[in-house]
Formats: sequence, C-alpha cells, structure tokens
Amino acid sequence: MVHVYNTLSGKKEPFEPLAAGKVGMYVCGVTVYDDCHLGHARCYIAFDVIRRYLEYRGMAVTYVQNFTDIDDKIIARAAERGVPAAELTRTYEAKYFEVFDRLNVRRADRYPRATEEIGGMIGMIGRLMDKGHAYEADGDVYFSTKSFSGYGKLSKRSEDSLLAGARVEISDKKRDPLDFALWKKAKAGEPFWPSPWGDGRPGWHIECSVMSQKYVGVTLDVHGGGQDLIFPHHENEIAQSEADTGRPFVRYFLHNGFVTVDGEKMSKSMGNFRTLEELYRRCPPDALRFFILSTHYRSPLTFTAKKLEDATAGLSRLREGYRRLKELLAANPNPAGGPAEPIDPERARAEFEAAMDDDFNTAEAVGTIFRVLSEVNRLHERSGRDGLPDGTTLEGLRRLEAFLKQVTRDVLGIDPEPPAVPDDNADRVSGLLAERERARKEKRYKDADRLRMELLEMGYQIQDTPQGPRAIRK
RNA sequence: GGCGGCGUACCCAAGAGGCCCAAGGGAGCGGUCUGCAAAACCGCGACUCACCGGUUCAAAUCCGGUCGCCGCCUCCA
Repeated sequence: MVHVYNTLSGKKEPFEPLAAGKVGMYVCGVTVYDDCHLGHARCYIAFDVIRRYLEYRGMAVTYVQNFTDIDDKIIARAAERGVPAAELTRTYEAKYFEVFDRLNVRRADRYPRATEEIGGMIGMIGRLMDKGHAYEADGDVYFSTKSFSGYGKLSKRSEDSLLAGARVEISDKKRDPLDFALWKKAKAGEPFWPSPWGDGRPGWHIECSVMSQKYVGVTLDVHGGGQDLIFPHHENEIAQSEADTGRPFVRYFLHNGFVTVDGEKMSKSMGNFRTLEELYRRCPPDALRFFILSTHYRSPLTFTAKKLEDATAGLSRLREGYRRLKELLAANPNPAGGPAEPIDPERARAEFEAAMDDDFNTAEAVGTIFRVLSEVNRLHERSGRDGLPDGTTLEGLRRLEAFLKQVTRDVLGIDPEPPAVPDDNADRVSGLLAERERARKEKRYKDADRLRMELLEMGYQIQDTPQGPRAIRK
C-alpha cells in the first residue's frame, strides 16, 4: 500500500485514488520566460518518479502539467528583448523540453497553455461572480477570500495570521487585502483578451483551476508543486475550484522541498540559480538525476559541487554492479545443481517497494539497490575464483537482473546500462590495449606505461582484471 | 510578528517508539588483484542521533525548553 504525505492533513496517509486503479495528477508547470534551474529539475524529477511508481503499482496515471505563458514577468522580459510575448514563451517551452528530456523526465500526457484556455477562465470567473465569490472593480476582478470559509486550510493560516504578515499587495480596488486577482485590466501595450469586464488578462491562479478541471477532473487525486506554491498559489486554487464546483479540489497535495545554494534558496530573484544547461556542462544529466533522487523529495536539498561528484561516483558504482550481474549471467551457463539461490530477488523487490510505498522514499530505495548489488559483487568475486557456489541455479539471478533493470530504469528513470554511445576510437583503443598487453608480456613496462598514459589522455581508463584488460571511457 | 521545516559519522543521507547497541553513497584506512599503479572488489567505520530536561518497561524516534540553520507569509518549483 502506497502512503503519501499530504500537505492538507500534514500527515502520511494511505493513498487511495477516487477511482480505484486510476490516478489523475496535475503538477504546476513553469512560467516560460527564463531557463530552468536545479529547483525545477528537483520538482519535475520528483513528480516524474511518483508518476512512474504509481504506474509500477499498476495504476493508470493521467499526468497534466501546464505552461504559464502569460504574466507580468513574461510581458516585461518580452518588452526588454523587443519580441512578442508569444515568441518568447515558445522559445522557452522548447528549451524546457530540451533540458527535461535529457533528464529523462517522461513527458506529461498534456501541456495546456494558459493563453489557450482563456475562454474557460472567463467562464469560471463568471460562475464565481454569479455565486458571490468574486467582484469586479474598475476592470479588475477579484476573488473574495472572505466568501470562502475554507480559506487558509492548506497553508494552515488563519485570517488574522495572514493579515499579520502585512506584505499583501496594497490596492484600493480590493475590498479585503487578502483578495486576489482573477482578471487584470489591460495596461497600454500589454497583450489582452476581451472579456465581459473589459480587455485584460487572467490572474495567475485561475489557469490551474480551469486547466486541471478540464484535463484531469473536478477532483484531482494528486496535485503537486514546490513548497513555495502552498501559499498563495495552491491556497487560491482551492478557493477558486471549490467555490466553483462545491466539491473537493484535491485529495492529496504533494509538495517537494527546496534546493538551496550556499545556504540560500536558489531562485530567480536571488540570482544564484544554476541553469540546467550550465550544469550539464559539468556533469551528465543522469548523474544529476541520481543526485536529486539521493535525497527524499520533501527534504531540503543543498547544492554543492562535491555532492554532485559523490553522486556521480555512486552512480558508476551502481552501474558497475549491474554490469557484473550481467557478466555473471553470461559467463556461467546453468551449472548442474539444486534450487538454492545465492540472492533472493523477491526479498530485494519487497525492500524496494517498502521504501517507495513510504512516501516515495527514493533515498531509501537507492539504498536497497546498493545492498543487493553488494551481494552481487561478493558472488561475482567468489565465482571468479571457484565458479558459482554448489547448488546455484541462474533463475534467481535472472529474476534479480530483470528486477534491477525494471526499478532503476523504469521507476527511478536511471538506465543501469546506458546505451553505448558510438565510439569512433574503438578500433584504435583496442589496438593500443593489445599493444600494451604485448609489452607487458614481454616485460617492456616502460612501453606499457607509456601506452597506458596515451589511452588516459584519450580519455580511457584501463582496468586490469583477471579476465584481461578493459578500457573505460571517462 | 505568524506559519512550516531542518540539525544523524570527515562529507552527504535514510531511519519517526522495541526489527536500530542507526541503511546506503562519497572520502579515508586496511586487504585482494597487479610488474608497479590505477580502477574494481572485499573489509573497517557513529557505545551514538544539536543541547538540556521529561514521558515510557523501552526514544535518534513522543512531550517541554534552549541553541543553530533554512523556507513561506511578495513573483518563484
């Protein structure tokens, strides 16, 4: 049974979707006016793995993620660059896919754009006005937070405590400082759409209420995003949607923790963010993904170059272990013997599932994988000397291999054996390798060492194993 | 000021009442292998979970307090 930490209750709860076996999931997407950074990566990797694990558990998941392609920042950035807003947003949408494909984040079933759902938003705003939850003021439309009794239930704030913050935008158009904009009157030179309240554009929160309802359903099983969206974004979405439909908006609210850099939140306003493109120049995307999954998704994550290196080393250890398992299978044709299994694949699976069932604890899950690989390595070591232990069959190892491949590649999204990139140097490398072996046999160690250096400079590390030398591309 | 989170070995990070006298990764050290290395593999590693009290037969895990760090309350994943 999957358990998830629900921000609504502040507790872990058994995960039971509204319709058994079907999960409707909506995750707040990016505002497309700038490059994506590590914080985005953490969020979308977390929800990617959540989606993958629910599918692994046999559920059919509908996953929708929006693009916010109209807002103040977009307008400002477009003006700054002298390009139309729509051109700017399309550029960054394309870049979004570029960087997230490389992180092996599976694509959502749909990526609705705010600008293509204006009609639906006007519809919902109209319904909210009819029900007395919204009011028009000089071309703007605001949601009346006082009209919705559950306001504050997600972020656990009372009206008083909200007001005490006193950082709410001051506007004399609002009847109450906590009210938020559903529709904003157009200023000169801004993109606008016609509406019953005059030309304007939607507020930020309304798009998610409208698009999630349209593409996922009235009640979402899972709604996700970063912790910074809890207030006001998700709080406001609840108010809009529940005031509109009278039904629960979300069963399980899931929020990922922040990425900090040098002890501070990484964000656009801090100017300390690491774009993904930038990071890819320093480490492979799969190592970055592995790094992110090494911490539970709700915990804070501090970025340092050292941690990235540690993760890279950890990932290659994982792959080396998997390679050895394959080697074990290939090199040991089914020996005669009884049914004894050196490693129990079912136990490995049970441990992995227990970790993931517990609020998608990928850090623990990765630990279970390393534990079983450790056993694989020991077996590999032993079999190198004496062959597989008496009474061993390969059936269990085959199942273990299938299990490892499934959970690392399909659930965690990390291929245990990444497809070999074509290597133009292959012939030359094996030539040099053979030459070095000859030199070693003839005890011309100076020559052998020179060849080793030569290969290293080409980017290949030699591993001398009992089975002969191998060249590993760095 | 209000709300929330975090503090576990040299670094990172799971664990949330007894399975823990605490997973896993990185680094380090010891060993195997090697012509020597490197790599790889194996082994070792916290009498203890920021600190102080308390509850309990039993606490890293619950409660109270203290200290330190961070986030949200304003656009933000």
